[in-house]
Amino acid sequence: MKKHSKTKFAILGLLTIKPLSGYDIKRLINTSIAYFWSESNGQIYPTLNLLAKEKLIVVSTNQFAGKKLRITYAITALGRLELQKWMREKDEKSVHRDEKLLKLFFGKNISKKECIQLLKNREKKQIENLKEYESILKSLQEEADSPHHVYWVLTVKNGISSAEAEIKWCRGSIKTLKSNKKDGNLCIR
Amino acid sequence: MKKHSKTKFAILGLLTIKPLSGYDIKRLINTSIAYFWSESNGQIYPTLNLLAKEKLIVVSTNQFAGKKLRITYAITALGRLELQKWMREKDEKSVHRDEKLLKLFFGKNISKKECIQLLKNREKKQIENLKEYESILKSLQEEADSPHHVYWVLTVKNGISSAEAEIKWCRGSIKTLKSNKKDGNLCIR
DNA sequence: GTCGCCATGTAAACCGTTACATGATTAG
DNA sequence: CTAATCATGTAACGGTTTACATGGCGAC
Repeated sequence: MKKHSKTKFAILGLLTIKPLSGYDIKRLINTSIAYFWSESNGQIYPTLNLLAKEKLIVVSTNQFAGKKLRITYAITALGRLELQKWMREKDEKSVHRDEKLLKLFFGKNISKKECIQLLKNREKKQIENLKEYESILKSLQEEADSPHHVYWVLTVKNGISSAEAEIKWCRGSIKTLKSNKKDGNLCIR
Repeated sequence: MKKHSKTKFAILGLLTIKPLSGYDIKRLINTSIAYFWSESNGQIYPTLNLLAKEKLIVVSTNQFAGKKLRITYAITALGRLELQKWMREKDEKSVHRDEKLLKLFFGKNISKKECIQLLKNREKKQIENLKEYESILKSLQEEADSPHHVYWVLTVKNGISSAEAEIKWCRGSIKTLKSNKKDGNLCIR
C-alpha cells in the first residue's frame, strides 16, 4: 500500500460517485470497470481502514436500527485533494504482460494450424468483449445527465476501439499465416 | 513459480531460439519483447535453476578456457514438450490494469482542460511507441529467413495496431471533450 | 432449516521487482 | 587506474489474490 499501489486512488475515485461500503466497492468494480481494473477483498478492506486513519474518508453511516453490520464510507475534502494530486501526476509506466502475444512470438514451436486456432480464439474472445462493451455503452445512456457520463463513455469507447483493433489484427494475422509458404509443421531443429 | 507464473515458459520459449545464459535472456527480453513482456533477475536465475532440476533445460557450456563464469542453457526435448503443452492450453484471463483509464474514469474530479492534457500525453506516448515498433519491424527484415520471422512480425504488428487504435481514440476523445458543453471546471459537489 | 447472498475481514501464499553483493573483463 | 559492462545471484520488500472464517438475513 505504500509506493506503487493504486488501490487507494481507485477507492477514493469510486467514493466521489457516492458513499459506499467495502462490499459496494467490490461489486461496483466488478460491474463497471472490471475490464480495466480489479481489486480483491484482501486489498479493499485494509485500504479502507487506512484511508479512514488518514482522514481521506470518513465512516458516514453505521446501520443503527437493524442489527446487520454495514459500514459506509464517504470521501472527505482532504481525500478529494489527494485524488486530484494523483490524477495530475505523471503515470508510472508499467509493462502489461500479454500471454497470448508471448505464445504467438514462440509460434514456430507448434504447427501453423494451431497458431491460427490461437488467433481464432483470441478473435472470438474479443468479439464477445466488444458485445459486452456495447451493451455497457447502451446502459450508460440512462445516466446521461450525470457529470461523470462523458468520462464513462470515453473509457468504454476505449475498450471498444481496442477490441476492434484486436479483431482486425487477428483477421489480418490469420490471413498472413494462411498465405505463408514456409513450413507448416513443427520444426524440431 | 508454482501455479500461475509464466516466467518458466518465457524462458523455455527464448531457449528455442538458441542456447542462452541468464544474462542473455535478460538482454534479449529487454531488446525484443519488452513491449509486452518483462522479467527481472530475481525471476530469471532461480527459474533457470528450477528448469535445470526439472530436466527441461541443460547446462550446455561452461566456459572452460577463460576464467570468467558463464553458464549457458539449452532446452531439452522434455522442455519443448512442456512449452508446447502450455502453448496449447487455454490462456488464463487476466485483467491488465490501466492507470490512465482509471484516471479518465474519474475525470469529473479535475477540470476538462486537465483531462484533455491527460489524453494528449497519452497520444504522444503512443506516437513514440508507434515509431519504436516501426523501427523494430524494419530491423526484423534482416532475419526474414528465420522460421521465427513470421511470428515476430505478427507480434510487432499487434503493437502497431493497438498503438494506432489508441491514438485514434485519444484524438476522438479530445474532440468529444472539447465539444462537450456541460461544466468545464471541477465539480466539488 | 438450509441455501444463497449480504457483508466484513484476515492469513498465507504467491509473484514479482528492487537493491544489493560479488567479481571478472574490457575500453579509455 | 577507473569506469562501464559482463555475469550470476540473493534477500527483502511489496502488492495482490486466494481461501477461509464469521455471521446476519431472506426465501423457499
